[in-house]
Amino acid sequence: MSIYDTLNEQQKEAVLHTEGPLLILAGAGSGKTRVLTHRIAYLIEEQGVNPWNILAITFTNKAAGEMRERVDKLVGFGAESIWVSTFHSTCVRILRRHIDLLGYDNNFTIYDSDDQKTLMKDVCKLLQIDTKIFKERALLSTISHAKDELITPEEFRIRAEGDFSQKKIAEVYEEYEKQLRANNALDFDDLLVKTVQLFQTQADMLEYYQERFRYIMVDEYQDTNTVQFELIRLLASKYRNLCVVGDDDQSIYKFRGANIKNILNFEHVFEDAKVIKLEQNYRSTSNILNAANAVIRNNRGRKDKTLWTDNGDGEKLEFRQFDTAYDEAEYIVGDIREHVDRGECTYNDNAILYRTNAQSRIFEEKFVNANIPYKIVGGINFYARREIKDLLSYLKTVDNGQDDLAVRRIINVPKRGIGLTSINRVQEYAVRHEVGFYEALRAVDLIPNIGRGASKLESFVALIEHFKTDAQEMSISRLMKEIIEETGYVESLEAEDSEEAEARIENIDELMSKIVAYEDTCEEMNEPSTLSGFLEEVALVADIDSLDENSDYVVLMTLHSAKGLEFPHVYLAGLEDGIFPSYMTITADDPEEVEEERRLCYVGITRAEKALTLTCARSRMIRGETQYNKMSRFLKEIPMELLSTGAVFEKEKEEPAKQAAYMQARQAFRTKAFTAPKPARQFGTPAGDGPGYGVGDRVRHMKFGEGTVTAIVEGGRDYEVTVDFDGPGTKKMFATYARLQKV
DNA sequence: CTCCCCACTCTTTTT
DNA sequence: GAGTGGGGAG
Repeated sequence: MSIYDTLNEQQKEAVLHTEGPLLILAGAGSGKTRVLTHRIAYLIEEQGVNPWNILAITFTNKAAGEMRERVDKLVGFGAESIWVSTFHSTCVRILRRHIDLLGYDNNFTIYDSDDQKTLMKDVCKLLQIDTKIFKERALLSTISHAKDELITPEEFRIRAEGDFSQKKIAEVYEEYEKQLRANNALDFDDLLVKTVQLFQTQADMLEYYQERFRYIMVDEYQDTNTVQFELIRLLASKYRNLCVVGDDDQSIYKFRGANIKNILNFEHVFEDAKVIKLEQNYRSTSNILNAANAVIRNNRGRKDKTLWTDNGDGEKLEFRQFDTAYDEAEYIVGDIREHVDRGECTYNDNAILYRTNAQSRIFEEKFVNANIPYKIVGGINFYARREIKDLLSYLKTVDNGQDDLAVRRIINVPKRGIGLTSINRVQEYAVRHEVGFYEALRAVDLIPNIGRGASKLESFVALIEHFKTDAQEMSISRLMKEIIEETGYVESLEAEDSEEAEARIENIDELMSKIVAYEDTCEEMNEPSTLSGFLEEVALVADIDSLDENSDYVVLMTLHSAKGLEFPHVYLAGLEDGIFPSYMTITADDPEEVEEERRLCYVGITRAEKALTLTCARSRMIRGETQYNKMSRFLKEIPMELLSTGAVFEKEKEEPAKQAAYMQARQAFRTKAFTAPKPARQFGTPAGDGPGYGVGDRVRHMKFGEGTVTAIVEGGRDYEVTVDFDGPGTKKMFATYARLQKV
């Protein structure tokens, strides 16, 4: 019996079809990773394909790692020379070798979104753009979309003809590009764009990589955008052995430029493409699957398919509605604890999925209280933390002196008495003489009006130059230690003597061990460890990559991050109109936006293997405002008989006052929602029913303890409350933020 | 030059 | 509520 006998009919067909374009429409949990790994094995073992000629592109580094591991098990020998990586790392690997052909330096820096924003601020300042009208974030997102569509600044300008604000954006785009180039830096989108440009302009390069990658496989194909498609098309156009795997129902990255047409039109672009559908689901119970099918059925313009399974019905889906988001979190945390205590599962069998990162906070609070191990994926990336970015900026400055952003970030960190005036003088000089910021620094004695600042700048330059010499002969970890010591970075944190500073020092320790780990892997792989190499690895990691199946913790993440994962027990939290589907998509006039949310819901439901719990809250605090939301429209699309109706229609026992307030709020919501065409704050709390306490009442505050209310002033949509606290004295605060409780 | 306080803005999802 | 930028004092 061969390894291929374990596959079902369709899977086998996909594995055996090795030549020519192939589209595998793989529903959730239909074993597509299995197909891909077996296909690779088949290519190598049965077709005699050189592993070196295979390229497999996945969505995350984690997925790449898993695929490599699984291929390793199937293929005894040569698996390590298969190129398995994400789009971005693939491009970086290519660009590191050849980007000089496009006029960049090969040790370019990669800018993350923080860096992009800083750069954009500079650009706006330089062009005297009013950032009240043109928001940095909006500008960046427009530019990013342009890049996704392979629209150059020149082309953008031509298209903007006659439109004042578009023309303004074109100007920004041009300047932004200019500055990136001057800093020898690429943003995330550039990694793809420049690679495509490389292949478009250098025929021999394209030829080389076409020869190299004779067999190409792309996972999560539904989420590719135009640049990615173009890259694949170019690479595959010679041998045409392109196999893409995807599920149009799981396309959830339109906001990032994903072009669903890439999958819907695959057969038109590659006319002789073979199409195979995988519809048998091996992951979930039939109840879960039927719920997913029922929801996704409401979308139009999808490739028709229905998942089925012979896993049996399984448990019904639990549904619970709560008064507040706190109750919701408490229930879920308690439920997990119960299951684990009863020995039914371990913590890492459970995942909590939600729409926005902000929702994780309440859960975190409850998990800390309950002393249950948990892990939040997403939110602020480790490498985006201030102390980490500071230290990395030192490394970047040493590695690529043209990266002005990095230099300016650290020039006065830790404080060495270099102020804004000095920095501006240097900047002016740099601009006037068309040199980089660091270059200008080195010529500090030529800069006029710098006065006393000069000596400080000189010693900063001396410090960096010293590190540059060190870098020639030291390992990265040694250099990092040197930097920390010479700059007194940790020392200045220690001096702060705060809990926050302590946490930062811990993060720095963690960074050190990550550097050492990088050096170790390089040694294992017999590759030299380089500063550029480390920085690039750091730039491309996603938080999800750090997820570890062997640790026992409950996993919390957004629905987007959950794509491609599976868990025995999944909790979908915050199923409310206005949260999920989000307020933005409900009010947008494009119905496709809600469809994308529905696909997201489909992704969420299909993550569950055995049990699925759906929850929502009648009210929740969002950015300091209480919102009253209806239950999500997606919930209503799930057939009632699949739900455990347990507590759903049970009238919660509420105090009459609370009930009245809720009804009133709901009424307000209704009238507002249906009379105003586009109300600014559709879900906002009306300031009608008072804060629930009055002057003279005793109240309790989370931080300040107990006190007496001395005044309440109604202002706008909130109450300003003055409280004379027993301990810390008199404080003024807004009622919705303070969350005061009457005692 | 640095620190601190106040006011203002966040309103999605991410490689 | 949190994070940031501006303004003013020291």
